[in-house]
Amino acid sequence: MSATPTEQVTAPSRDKRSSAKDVARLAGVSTATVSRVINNPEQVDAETQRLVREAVTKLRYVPHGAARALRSHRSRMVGAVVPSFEYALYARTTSAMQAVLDAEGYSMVLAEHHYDLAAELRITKQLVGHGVDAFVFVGLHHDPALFALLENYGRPYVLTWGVDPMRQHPSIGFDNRAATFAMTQHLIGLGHRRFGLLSAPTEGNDRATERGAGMRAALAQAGLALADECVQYGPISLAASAAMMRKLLALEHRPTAVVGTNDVFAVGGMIACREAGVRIPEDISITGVDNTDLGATQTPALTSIRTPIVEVGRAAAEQVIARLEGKEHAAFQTLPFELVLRGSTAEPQKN
Amino acid sequence: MSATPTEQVTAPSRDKRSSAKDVARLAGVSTATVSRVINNPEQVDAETQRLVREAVTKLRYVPHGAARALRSHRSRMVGAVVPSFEYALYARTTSAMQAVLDAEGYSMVLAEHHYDLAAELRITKQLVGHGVDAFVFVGLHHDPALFALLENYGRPYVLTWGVDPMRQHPSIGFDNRAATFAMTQHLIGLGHRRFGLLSAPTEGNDRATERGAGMRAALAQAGLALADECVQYGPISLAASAAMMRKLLALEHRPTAVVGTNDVFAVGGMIACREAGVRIPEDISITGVDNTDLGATQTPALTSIRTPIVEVGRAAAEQVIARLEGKEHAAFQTLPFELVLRGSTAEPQKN
DNA sequence: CGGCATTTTGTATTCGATTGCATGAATTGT
DNA sequence: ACAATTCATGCAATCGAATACAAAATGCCG
Repeated sequence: MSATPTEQVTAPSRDKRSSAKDVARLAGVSTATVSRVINNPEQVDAETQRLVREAVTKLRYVPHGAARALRSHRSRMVGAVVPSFEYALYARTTSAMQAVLDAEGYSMVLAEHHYDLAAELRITKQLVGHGVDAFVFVGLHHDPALFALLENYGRPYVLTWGVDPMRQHPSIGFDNRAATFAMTQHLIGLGHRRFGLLSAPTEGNDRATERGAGMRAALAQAGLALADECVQYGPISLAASAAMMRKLLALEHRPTAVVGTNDVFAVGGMIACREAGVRIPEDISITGVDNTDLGATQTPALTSIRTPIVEVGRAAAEQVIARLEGKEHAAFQTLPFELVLRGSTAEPQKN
Repeated sequence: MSATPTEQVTAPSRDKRSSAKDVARLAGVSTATVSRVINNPEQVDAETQRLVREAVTKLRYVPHGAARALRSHRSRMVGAVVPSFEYALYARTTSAMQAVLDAEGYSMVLAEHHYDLAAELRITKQLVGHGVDAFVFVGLHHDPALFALLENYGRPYVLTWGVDPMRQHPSIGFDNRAATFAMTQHLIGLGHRRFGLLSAPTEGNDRATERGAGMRAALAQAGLALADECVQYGPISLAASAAMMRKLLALEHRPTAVVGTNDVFAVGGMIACREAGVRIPEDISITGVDNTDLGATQTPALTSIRTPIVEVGRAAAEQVIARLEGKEHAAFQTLPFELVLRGSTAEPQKN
């Protein structure tokens, strides 16, 4: 191939692909037999199978997915609809999902909606149209029309990163509230009395909502409260959470312990402290959730909560596969979390 | 007396979905017109369009993707086949891709192959079977059978994160070799003479190969060489790269500057230094590639190379869409990179 | 060897939307 | 006002594989 001056390309001629008919002709059988060799080999004579398989290999035959999906009403595609790829957490979960799906001969279709429930619905509709068999979503809270759509089209789905307390929707996750509850209790135990919270907007994000609630519950139990000015909401980004932390640092009565609803918020907070010369953990303790590399490699290392990142992905994939194949499977799974105590937390300094 | 045989319980209707026929009936037109309203609205009378659109909304009609793909030979799905979701870099690139694809009404199918070219081929074959229209791959080096497959089935594709010097395969990326060349020159300029390299295995990974080559070229130009014992290969993970760095630290004649082929290697190296009480940058300078948050938030912050993460994804999506739609589009694009100098590099200490 | 059960294979229909071709309606030109 | 053109729409064939049903081949038994 010679490089043309403009170096442009157009689509190559499509569809030299061979069909079941071609295979049938070469093997001297009918297309029905070809189909059976692929889908129900036990119904076909061993010698005939050999002939067909040979033809398949020789012609590099790959069954036409669309035709197959059209006729059989199944596409072997599973959709994963997540808020964002950029947060490492979801990347790792979907990675685990894909491994399971791939091993079972399914493909994964991945899409992100940037924390916009309307976009989530729109994207899911599109995927349903593409014939995606089943879905995995993040979080418990979604547009009611989403569930209507899935019900309407008979598509199994699983919600992840939370377990539906009403037991209405199949779901796999851990107890978000209990996690921050435990973390806050730990901080109270260290002697902290004035707290701050760096959170994602709770609108349409039940993980953030629950995590905030867990913190408030622990404080209430200890007779403490979370002052309004000590709560900052913002998007999941280091820059945003650093800005949020700056506001907390500017308060007259500054918190001595700040909880981030995930590691990104916590690390953003750490950045703001460094810039302001506020020492961690001497002047302020900071905690995150998810126990990501980002937090673990900070100086000091971030105290966080190990969430079942990989386990959730694997379990979600297993559940949808089981349901697609008509097998029984637990619809609700609560997986464990674990506090990971590191250098970003300590007793508050007396002064 | 009619003996009713075993009572047939109608299975929970899996597919209550409405078809073009239902829409046509409700709107009082033919299915052909329904199809035209969706695909070529300019051919249909405005009033008829309104009727059809109304029926579509009322019936919650979503066109059947498989049927559509079967007949029209286009599925409007683009496959992104990446080494791993877990490295933040690919997550961000695919995120940018999906944004463009979504805006143009395409869906993205994402799959990972864990740096295994055979798995890459297998997965791609499966996706071709599912009717995926076009592909985006990472890296220039792939199984020849992959290109044969794509050619055979007439599927446009783009390679990313490198630009094919032979101009054989459409590709979008930056000059990996030039990037580490520039970085190494910078380190030489600071006064470093003994270098270390933390790299991904070069097998099937041309990015790693090129980045190593760029470093060696810069050294050669300055009359320096990279000692064999100063080069460590391993998987992309903090634990692995920390172990690799420990080997470098154990050398009798320890390097004063260590280049990581990406930020994960560099940060892993930083971790090992911290553990060993080796000061950065006083005792050793460390650099990465990709300028991720992970590196930028370390103490000291990592010197790195800003690579066109988002731009590559966007450009790749734009190219495959253009080619699918028969438009002309530049097949080769070299995007710029930029050195980002921070606290992890300094002049070597005289002693 | 006939008869019946079982295995193997083929024939023909079907899935749902797209599209070439044909038809009838509306518009234009002269 | 009528032919020529354009526009809007419907009819019916089609994409490629799966599958119900029918038919043929085989096996087994007494």
